[in-house]
Amino acid sequence: HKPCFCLIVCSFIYVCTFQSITAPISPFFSLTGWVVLLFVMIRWEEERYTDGSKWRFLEHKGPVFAPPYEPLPDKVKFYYDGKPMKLSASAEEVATFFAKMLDHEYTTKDIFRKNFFKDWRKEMTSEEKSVITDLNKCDFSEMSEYFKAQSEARKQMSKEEKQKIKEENERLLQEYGFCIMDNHKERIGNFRIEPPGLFRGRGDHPKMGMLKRRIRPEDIIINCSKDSKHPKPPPGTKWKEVRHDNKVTWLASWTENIQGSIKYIMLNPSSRIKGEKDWQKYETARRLKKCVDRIRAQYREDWKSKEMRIRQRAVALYFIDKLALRAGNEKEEGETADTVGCCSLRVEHIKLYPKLDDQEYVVEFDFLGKDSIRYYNKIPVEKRVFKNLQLFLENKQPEDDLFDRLNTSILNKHLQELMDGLTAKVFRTYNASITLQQQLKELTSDDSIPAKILSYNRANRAVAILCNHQRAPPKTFEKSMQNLQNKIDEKQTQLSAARKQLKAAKADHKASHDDKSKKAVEVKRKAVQRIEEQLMKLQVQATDREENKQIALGTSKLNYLDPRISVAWCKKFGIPIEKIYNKTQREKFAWAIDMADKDYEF
DNA sequence: GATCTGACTTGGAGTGAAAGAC
DNA sequence: GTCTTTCACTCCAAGTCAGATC
Repeated sequence: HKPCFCLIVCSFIYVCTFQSITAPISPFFSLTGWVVLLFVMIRWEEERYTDGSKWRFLEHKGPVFAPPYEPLPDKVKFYYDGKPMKLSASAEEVATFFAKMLDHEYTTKDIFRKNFFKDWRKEMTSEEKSVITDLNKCDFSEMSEYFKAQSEARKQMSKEEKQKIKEENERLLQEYGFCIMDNHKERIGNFRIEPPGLFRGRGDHPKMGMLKRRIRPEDIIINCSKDSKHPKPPPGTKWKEVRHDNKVTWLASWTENIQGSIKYIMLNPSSRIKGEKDWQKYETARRLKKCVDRIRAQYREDWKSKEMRIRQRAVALYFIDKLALRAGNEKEEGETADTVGCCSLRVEHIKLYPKLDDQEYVVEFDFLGKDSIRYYNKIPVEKRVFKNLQLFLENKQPEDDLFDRLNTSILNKHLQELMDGLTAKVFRTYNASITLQQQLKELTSDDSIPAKILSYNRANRAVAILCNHQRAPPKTFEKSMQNLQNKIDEKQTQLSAARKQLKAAKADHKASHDDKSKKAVEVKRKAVQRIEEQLMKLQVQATDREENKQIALGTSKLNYLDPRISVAWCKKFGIPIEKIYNKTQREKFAWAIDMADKDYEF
């Protein structure tokens, strides 16, 4: 914890200085020294709050609201059944949400269109409602063209205009983007209220296309300390409530209208409160490291239990541990996309193969996980797990739960008994971090810095694969790959030319033996070396990019990998930390950068 | 013990600015 | 200086999990 550490250091310096004037003895043996240090330690303890409170003082300026709706110019028309029609302001606003998404696949989906049309009609006047009865007869194309033109115009803005916008954003950030929490000025994560628009769920979401309504000050609950300067609502408006709850970390909240869930304004990851929580998370995972062998032995034992519920629990835990599956809470049917995690797996999501190719007892997983990302994996499991799975499948329909005697609450209660603070997701953190550490040990070569970074990315990638962090291949992937290949080809041609020149220079020197030809050889040798290095760099880049086509590294880097492992690795191999973490990441992981030395072990 | 609610973390996509290539 | 590519950053949806309530 940087501020406290600074405080201790400052106090120490103070004590030393003070004592050197008043008494020629070590400050640690003096009363004054102890008093000051005690004061510092009390403060340190105070800052960590043992009573469950998260802060003592919290002051902020409240959220920034979405800009009000600006009606379309008269020349931009909406057509119904081929005829121009002037819409009321509220109907027009919702129509523009649809028009802005016209190029997106979403707007072709039946559910999206149905939901949108239903909610749009609610915003219409009764007259509009009686005319507009069929979405297929609505023509939003002029609106859509208008927005495209606007966006194009934004891109074409002069440097000065862009600068002006930038300055305005900076001003807003300075005014609303920070808060004071317990003597620290902290960056707020999301100080802007989400603007109204159409809800875009992920995967087959039953609510896609519904109208996300505009949030007003009357919807907002403000949280701050009593003795702070309370944020003022915009003129003529009121907050829903101002509360002073220091058991939570959020600054403002509102309830969204699609799922009825609460949204929050919270601090940036670089803040003390988030950093400490993050650190705690990895410490819990490190505690798991110490007892994971015992837990594994226990669940293996439980595969033989007389009780079905215990066997199910043990097999599920094995999957969570081995495959880094998520816990899998139950979800309300029809409210969200149909996705599952470990505990909510259904019979239809696995297939059992007593023998497949040359492997025995293979389980094939195929299901949609978080964000409707497909999890597909074939893995050989222990015989006992396989037999148990066969047992769990008996007399069940495809849509039945695989683990019908288990849910996340039962599982987590069990885990809590095995280790304080242990939950299903700790296994994901633990396995991700330990994998990174092992892979780094295995892969790091004695090579150049780019080669070492490739090794790091490969280790990171191993984790991303374990956690199934996939992405859609970037739209320009093939093209940029081709460009890179062209560059490599070109470099290779350059290299052979340079080698030829070197050979000629050497021959020349052999014949003449003069200084000039000797120098020429040296120049040519250096040129070859330089081109070789450039070629190597390009090849490394190509390998890295190809391997990364469908893998997203960011999520694991940000959420699962103990940053101290990366910091230690950088220190050990002399890699600048900037090569691994960008500025934002360095801010988020400041605690780890301060804390870890080259010998840190997860 | 089932269900609901609230707080918080985790997640991929999209966007726009900066960096790099030409 | 201009065009292209990369990457930082925002956005906001979708999870996890604990505690309250029934």
